[in-house]
Amino acid sequence: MKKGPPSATAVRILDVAQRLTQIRGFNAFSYADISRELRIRSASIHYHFPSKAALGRGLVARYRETFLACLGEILERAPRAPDQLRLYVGIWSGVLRQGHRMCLCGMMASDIATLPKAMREEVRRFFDENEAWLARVLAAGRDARELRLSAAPETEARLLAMGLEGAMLVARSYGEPARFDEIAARLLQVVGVKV
Amino acid sequence: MKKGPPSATAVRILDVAQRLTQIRGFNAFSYADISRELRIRSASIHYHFPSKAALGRGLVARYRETFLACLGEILERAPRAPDQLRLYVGIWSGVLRQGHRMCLCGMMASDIATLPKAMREEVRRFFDENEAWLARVLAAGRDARELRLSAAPETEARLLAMGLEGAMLVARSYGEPARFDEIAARLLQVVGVKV
DNA sequence: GTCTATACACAGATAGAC
DNA sequence: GTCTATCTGTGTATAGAC
Repeated sequence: MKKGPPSATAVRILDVAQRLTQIRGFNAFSYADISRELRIRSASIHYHFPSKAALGRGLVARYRETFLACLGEILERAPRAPDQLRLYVGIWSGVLRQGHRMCLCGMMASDIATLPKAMREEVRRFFDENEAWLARVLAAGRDARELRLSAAPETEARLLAMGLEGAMLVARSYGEPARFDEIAARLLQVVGVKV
Repeated sequence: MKKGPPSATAVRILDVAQRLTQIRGFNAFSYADISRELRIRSASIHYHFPSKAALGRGLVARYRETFLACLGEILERAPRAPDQLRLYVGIWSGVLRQGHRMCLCGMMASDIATLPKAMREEVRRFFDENEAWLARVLAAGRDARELRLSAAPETEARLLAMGLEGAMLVARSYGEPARFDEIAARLLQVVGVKV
């Protein structure tokens, strides 16, 4: 059931599809859009991803893996929980500024009712992993007296994860990333990060 | 520039279109979907709403008005800020339980890049009004010593508004309204509401 | 792997009869 | 106001040549 490494073209297709999904939504772009941008025919895209559902699965799977790798890097680069959380928020702030994108899975979540079952599960898995990572960071920070939590780490993790998704969603509709930063900073305050 | 009262059919069209938007998204339903449900031809829908953009504008405008009226009712029914905030959160919790819907404007926000300009402005106006109402309630509650704020009322208002949108988005993707309730309660705690 | 050509369904929209 | 009929564009997807 494991796939080989994706070809260079498959990667370029995923890159374009990911950007379009993050900006317009998974149901709001077509093979023709990718086709135009990559100067290959839509039939060629079908060669790499036989159906749009397959493309969607590839999209979320890769996003999940990439993101999880980023979270791992954060742990290596910053030893203290407050810094780890600032870097975490910084990722999303960067996404938002990178051409008014929003979290791929946040976009997928809004289309959840129209997605094939396999994709829904991948989207939830992304949220699960995010929350688990945050909960670990929060618990460690609390134990090290670097953070001050008012609730269970799991609850605070969800507060951050969901709060940041909402902040992205709304800030992006204004085209004002600063709106995100304001609320992200406030959310960090809530778990005891100085800002 | 003012329109007359919408006909009974127009109202039924808006009702169906609103539900479909809240569940699937504005770009993920068609005149044919409404047509099937109301047992009228799609040409008849075009009579009431010449274009989908017009339907969209009608949708957001009505939603904004209805919601603002609800907020007014809350102020009449509950004099204390903590109760007002609980009722506010209760509205969203109800939406989520009412057939896995989410905030109409939250859904529109995720499709923002594909919406006509007039619709975008209406969506932002909805968020503006929400934040303004929350900020007033929060400031009044703080002055009456019913709430404890750690930041400006406007900031806390955005925290709540954006946080609740995100909580709806994510909780709905799990089909678990309880996920929303958990974070909503935590958000209320942050502004000093006992839960 | 990429192409041309094409199938088929559905989208939003309009004309004109009733 | 609602209908039938129709137009035109676009969507995903496939067959088969190169």
